[in-house]
Amino acid sequence: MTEDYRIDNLDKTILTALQADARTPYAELAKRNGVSPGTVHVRIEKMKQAGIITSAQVMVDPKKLGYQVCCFIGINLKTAGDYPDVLKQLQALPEVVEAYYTTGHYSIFTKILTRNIDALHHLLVHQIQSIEQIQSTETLLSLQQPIHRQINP
Amino acid sequence: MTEDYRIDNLDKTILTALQADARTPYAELAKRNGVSPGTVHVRIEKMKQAGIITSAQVMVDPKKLGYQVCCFIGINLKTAGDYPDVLKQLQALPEVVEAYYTTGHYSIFTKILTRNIDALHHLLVHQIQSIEQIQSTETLLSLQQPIHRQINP
DNA sequence: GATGAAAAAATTTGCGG
DNA sequence: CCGCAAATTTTTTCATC
Repeated sequence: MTEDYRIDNLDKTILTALQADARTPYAELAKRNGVSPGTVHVRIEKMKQAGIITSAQVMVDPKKLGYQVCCFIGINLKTAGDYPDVLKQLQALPEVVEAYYTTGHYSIFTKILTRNIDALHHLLVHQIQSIEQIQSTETLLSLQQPIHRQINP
Repeated sequence: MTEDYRIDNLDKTILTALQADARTPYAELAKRNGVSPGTVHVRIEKMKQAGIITSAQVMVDPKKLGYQVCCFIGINLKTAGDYPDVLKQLQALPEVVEAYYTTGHYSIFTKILTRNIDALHHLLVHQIQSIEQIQSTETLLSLQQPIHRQINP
C-alpha cells in the first residue's frame, strides 16, 4: 500500500495463479517456479505492500443468490456539480454494485443487480429516477456475460 | 456446483465476510457467529457445492500494474447472427476484461483496460474496429470508479 | 535477496451427540 | 446437523548462505 514496485516474471506467474485461485498453496507456487515457499511468501507480501494486490475475495454467482437481472444504467445529471451528492445516494442502494464517473454519453454509469425485472423497475422508478438531481437515465439490459476475467499482469 | 441450496443467516454472515476477505480464518468466523470452525467449514463447502461460491480470487489494482485507462466500448454488429464469431475475436484480446450481450443501444458491451490512451487508440482502431462484422462502436471513458463492491447475499 | 527447515497457525476429518 | 479434537496441510519466521 506504500511504495512502488516493478514486478518481475516470478511475481507475474504468482499473481496470475492467485488471480485464478487465491488459495493456491505457496508450496505449489514455489514448485512451479523452482523457488522456495519462503520466496513466494516474500513476493506476495511485497505485492500487498505495493498495493498491487488489494484483497482476496470469495466470488459469488449472483444468480445462485437470486439476483437474476444484470443491467447497466447510464445517468445524466441536471448539473455536473451534483455528482458527489448523487453518488452518495447511489452508494446507499446495495443493488448498485459498480459506479463510474464517465465522459461521453453519460455522467455516471452504473452496474446494477436485481432479483427480477419487477425489482429493477421498482429500483429505477422509485430509487433512481426519483433522485432529484438526475435528469435522465438509460438502461442496458445484460442477457449474458460471456467474458469475465482480470487483467493479465 | 451441483444442487440448489437456500442459504440461511449463518451462511450469509460467513459469505459476506469472505467476500471482503477470502482468508478470514474459520476460527474467527466461528467465534463471530457462536459456532465451531468445523461448522464454518461445512457451510463453506456446501456453498461451493451449490455453486454459490464460484472462486476465491486475489484482486489487483490495474493502475499499479500500469493499466491507467479504463473504458467501456459499446459495439454494434452488422448482423445479429455474427455475435458468436465477434465474441471469439474479443476473447483473444486480453484488454477486454468483460463482455456483455445486451439489449438496447448496443449488441455487445465491453469493459476495457489499457496502459494509456495511445494503447486504447491502437486497440480500438486496429483490433476492434477492424473486426469486419462490427458496424460501429462507441467509447465511454471512465475517469473514476467510486463504487466497486459485490452483491449483498 | 533466496533458502530450507522449524515453529505457528489454519484447515480438514471423523467420531460422538 | 453440530461440536470437539486429532491429524493434516499451509503459512510464517529466521538463521544461514
